[in-house]
Amino acid sequence: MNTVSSPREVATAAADRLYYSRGIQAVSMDELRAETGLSLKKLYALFPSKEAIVLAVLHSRHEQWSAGLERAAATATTPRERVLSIYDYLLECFVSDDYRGCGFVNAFGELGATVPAVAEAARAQKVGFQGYVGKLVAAAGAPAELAPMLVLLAEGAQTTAAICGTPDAARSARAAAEALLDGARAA
Amino acid sequence: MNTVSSPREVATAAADRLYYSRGIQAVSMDELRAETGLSLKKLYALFPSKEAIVLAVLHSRHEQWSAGLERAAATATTPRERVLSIYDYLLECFVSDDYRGCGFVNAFGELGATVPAVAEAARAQKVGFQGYVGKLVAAAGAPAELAPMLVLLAEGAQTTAAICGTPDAARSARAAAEALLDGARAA
DNA sequence: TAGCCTAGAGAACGAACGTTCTCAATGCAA
DNA sequence: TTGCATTGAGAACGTTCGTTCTCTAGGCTA
Repeated sequence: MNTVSSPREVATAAADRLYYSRGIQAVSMDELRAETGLSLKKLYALFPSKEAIVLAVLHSRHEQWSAGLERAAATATTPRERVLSIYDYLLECFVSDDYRGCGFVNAFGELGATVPAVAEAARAQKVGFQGYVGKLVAAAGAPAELAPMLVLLAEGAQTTAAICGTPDAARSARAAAEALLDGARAA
Repeated sequence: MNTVSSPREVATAAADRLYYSRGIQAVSMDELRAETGLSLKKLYALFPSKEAIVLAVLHSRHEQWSAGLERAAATATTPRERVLSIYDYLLECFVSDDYRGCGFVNAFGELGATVPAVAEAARAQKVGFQGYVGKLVAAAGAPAELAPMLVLLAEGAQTTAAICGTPDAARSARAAAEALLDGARAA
């Protein structure tokens, strides 16, 4: 682990913060320069264009999301709890008062139709999450059809928590997931 | 019912089409002028600003969403089917090959942090939908805690269908809703 | 026909953006 | 010290956008 971040990491982290909180097109390169302390010349030496910065942000966000999920899963002791840890991690995210929903959904809505690489990055993150949930569901011995349902609960919770401004959706999602797991076991 | 649309309706409908398919900031006033055939002067006589057009679009989209839900519910014969008609309506939406997710979620992600009125319009639509689902759930004699869960399924299905490009999410959401309704009945 | 009001088409304006360029300051090799 | 390559700060450029303004054509009244 490197405690000193490279300029590229500094720029990516700052861009992530700015883009996520205000929207991508609302943040100019000049603002990113001011936030990072890097010169424009340096920024354009690190990245060929703003689009490349956006893609780097989405890439790092994908990694943080996966790491957060696995960190939450690591605290669980049973396969069933590992499935439910997804919603514990969501709750963690939601309680932040500047939570603004899934960054991939936001980027897709803003740029997905204009910048194909953004749409593809969002798709990749969703497919990755679906695969992760599928693995947890299989490990818990639950039927495979349950996985896409649990995914929908998590996706819906993110937009609902963001727009309504409350973390309640995480609890509803968790309770629904429990009910679905129990129902599948009973059947 | 008026078969001849007012210029305001023409502008709102065209803006809705353009904004939804490409993103709001990606569509200039000049493109809206070209699409509608109205002059810029006329557009600015109808609306004081682009922001006002965006809000009019969201308002009309809210009405279309509610009308679509009620139209789907009208074909159902039992209270339970009326609940599930939500996901039939979603499937209707998803099969359109230019489906791009919930317009309110997209607008919120793009402009919610910059334009408070957009965030409020999105919140109002979500709250309205939650109330609608709550009424259907109550009419079906199901426990009230089910409503927010069914909402999450619908919200998640919209983003998933948009980003992954398939309408499958509607079927998963419907199946999950059925399982939750059945589980609640059994309890 | 004469005068006036409306409205359409698009030029114009000021601001903001992404990107590039200038230029001076710096560090380093010999 | 001299010369050169690198770099930082920010001015500059070309484009695009939202919005306003100009100018002209056309229709209505008398």
